Amino acid sequence: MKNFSRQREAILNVLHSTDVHPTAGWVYERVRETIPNISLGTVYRNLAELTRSGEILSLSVGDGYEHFDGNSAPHAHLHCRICGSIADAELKSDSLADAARCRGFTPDTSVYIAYGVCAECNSKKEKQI
Amino acid sequence: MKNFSRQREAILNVLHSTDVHPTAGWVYERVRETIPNISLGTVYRNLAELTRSGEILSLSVGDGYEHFDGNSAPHAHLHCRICGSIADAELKSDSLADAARCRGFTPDTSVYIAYGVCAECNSKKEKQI
DNA sequence: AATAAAATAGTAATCATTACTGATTTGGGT
DNA sequence: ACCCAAATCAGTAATGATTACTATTTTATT
Repeated sequence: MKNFSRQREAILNVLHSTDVHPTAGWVYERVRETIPNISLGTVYRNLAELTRSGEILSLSVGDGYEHFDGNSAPHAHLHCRICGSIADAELKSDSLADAARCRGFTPDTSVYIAYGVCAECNSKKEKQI
Repeated sequence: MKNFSRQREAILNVLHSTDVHPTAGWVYERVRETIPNISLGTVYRNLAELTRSGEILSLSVGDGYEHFDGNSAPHAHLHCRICGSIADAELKSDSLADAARCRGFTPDTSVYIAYGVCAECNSKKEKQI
């Protein structure tokens, strides 16, 4: 711990203290309450860094913004096409269908993306060692 | 059927004849082989329309491009962080973990997004009727 | 053939995100 | 404490995928 700059710490705090899956701009505005002269570029850079390290999650729901989630544990996201909200839902029993129907949400489509390394790139990496 | 313009038909054909989950630009280049003077805006507009109607799927993996999928049936997408490929995987038994480990793919993160209408917006719609 | 509605080509504008630069901070070694 | 190198930062400029716009063309209906 404490490899974190004051700025990165504040950004992470904002993410951990909300469940709205904010955009970079939203995080920027919130962090400015604490660090008024923080740069938007700093917010973007740290969000990217935290995503790369797996500390946070980044998700695109198709509204033109990247959204971030301080909870990097596997769970489902319910995106409303009308109000644009993104709600969390548990992935009980690893079942997609169950998760989507959670809490009165009416799903019409769903997208599941796993991030990692494909078989081909895995074998290439082994050869390099 | 045949509410489709020649352009939209060609765009849909391109999507149905590949499994690379192309970007709008890639689709544009392919359709130009058939309709050389098609406009990039037409490609974007039709992709958006087809996505809205559920005919195709739109997914963002975080590489700065929107990707499209002619197969709108629920299935998993395996995105390689190294080569950027997006492979399809079946969702056997509705299990996320199984799908991600498919075919030598090594997952590190996953994102599941269900699109639809949330409980609150559902009740508002009912009141309008 | 006439008309209205929908879709298109081509181009201009948008704006979230990224890149860049010079200043500031941090941490380790002496 | 001091020095130095590596990271990180604030501020601003640039990028480029996507969207908006307009005049024209196509399509569907009568």
